[in-house]
Amino acid sequence: MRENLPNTTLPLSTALISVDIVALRLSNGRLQVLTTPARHPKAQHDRALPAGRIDPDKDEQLEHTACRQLKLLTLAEPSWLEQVETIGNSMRDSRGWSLTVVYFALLRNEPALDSPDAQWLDVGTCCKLQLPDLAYDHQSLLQSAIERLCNKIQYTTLPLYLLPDTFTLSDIKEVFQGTLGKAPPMRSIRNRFADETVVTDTGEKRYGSNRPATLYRLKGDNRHRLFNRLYESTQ
Amino acid sequence: MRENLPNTTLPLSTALISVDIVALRLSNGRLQVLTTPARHPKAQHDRALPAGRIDPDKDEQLEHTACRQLKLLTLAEPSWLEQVETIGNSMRDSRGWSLTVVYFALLRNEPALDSPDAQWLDVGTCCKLQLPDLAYDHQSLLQSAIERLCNKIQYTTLPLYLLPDTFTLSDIKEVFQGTLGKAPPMRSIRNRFADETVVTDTGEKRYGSNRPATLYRLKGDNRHRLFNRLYESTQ
DNA sequence: CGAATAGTGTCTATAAGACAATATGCC
DNA sequence: GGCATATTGTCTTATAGACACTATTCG
Repeated sequence: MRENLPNTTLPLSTALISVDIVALRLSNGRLQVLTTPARHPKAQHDRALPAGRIDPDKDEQLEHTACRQLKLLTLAEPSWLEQVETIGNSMRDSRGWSLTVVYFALLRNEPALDSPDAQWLDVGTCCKLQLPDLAYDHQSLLQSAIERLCNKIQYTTLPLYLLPDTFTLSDIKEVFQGTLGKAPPMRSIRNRFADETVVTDTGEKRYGSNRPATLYRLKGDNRHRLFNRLYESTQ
Repeated sequence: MRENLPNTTLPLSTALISVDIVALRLSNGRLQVLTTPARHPKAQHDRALPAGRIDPDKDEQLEHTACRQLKLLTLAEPSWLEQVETIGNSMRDSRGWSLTVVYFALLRNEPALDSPDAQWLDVGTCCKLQLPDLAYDHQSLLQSAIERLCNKIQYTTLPLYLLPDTFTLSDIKEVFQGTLGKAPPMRSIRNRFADETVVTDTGEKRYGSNRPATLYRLKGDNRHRLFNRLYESTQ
């Protein structure tokens, strides 16, 4: 509550707060998560998710905290950032109540400077998860985030946020393959994504030893078009 | 992060933490939200969402905090409880960084004892929101929760959680009408919900001055069946 | 030309929605 | 029987997916 009472009238909540980030990218068709060294000596595993605390001097919003942590590890800008869940309980930290707000970020796989601390680890596909061992409860946070991704990929334009600035329709198919472990046929990809409201034709082609592929770009502002819900025509 | 370091090595985050609940029910076809008096004298409006702080002695999990707050206002058990989002920033509370975890609860509209502080206010439908004025930033939290509800109602079994223990298919249609402001035809409701994996036929009927309607019950464990995504047959 | 991948045409499957027809209780 | 609502049958529409066919580039 935010009743603006003087500090003395209400006990402050004393939980430790952190912001954890599950940053995912697709590298050579493999889904990968960004990790950082686990700094606590007693940690069971030596890699962990990027995490940090709110810095009241730097952060105005929770999202800023997430972005700031991310920026410490990679200069790549996330193409998508979304809150996944907040975990809070008295068990996960021996000091008492601890609370973490988990964000999930998608990065386009384009060259960007990573910190030496950063390490990208494969996570397998949704069909066949092969999660790396992570310190603390980070493996389960990672799993929640991947589940969210795999759900939303099926009915949103999220696949496009894992691709570079320009991409072909086949690239989209590879996103499905790399994340879900399976992909709809090209016909379906076309029906869904080759749509003026979703992408724009750049007019350019990608050449190989075959018929050139049309390069598309994600349509500016469209955040989150949904497919396959109740029909609009419903009275 | 939860590195179990001694308190002195890392600054603790000092944000105020609260848990706010958007509890919704359907009363005579109207969607309503549970409110409590806004206790702060400077609040712009005199009703607010139920909210409270983590009590380390009573709560092991964030969800417990939410349930505990709810129980202070009504003895009805929520049929559904889900975290919506966590809002954190430095603006919403004049004392500094403040953070709130927002839950949304669905209640079956059955007789239950409410506290005298409790008041149920109409919120309109998703098509035509008529949100009550609430103190603090609670109106915007309410709006987010209703948006979540209106989305999920369209592709999950959530409508069933706003209904009493037994219900007819027409009742389900009324849930759509009361929440979305529009409803699919009975044929679609039937196709979707009259399914052995979703509900069970109680064998009983509801009688009126017309053909009696079959009474169904929500099938036990099924949490959250999804409709209308990628087809299972996808290779 | 042939290999390889891009893109199209067309049919089927699934599920939503429109609408008409039928069923069954109460009065 | 007549009213009112429940339930079913059937057709249409929207979209996913299967699959075969055509197109275009490079070597």
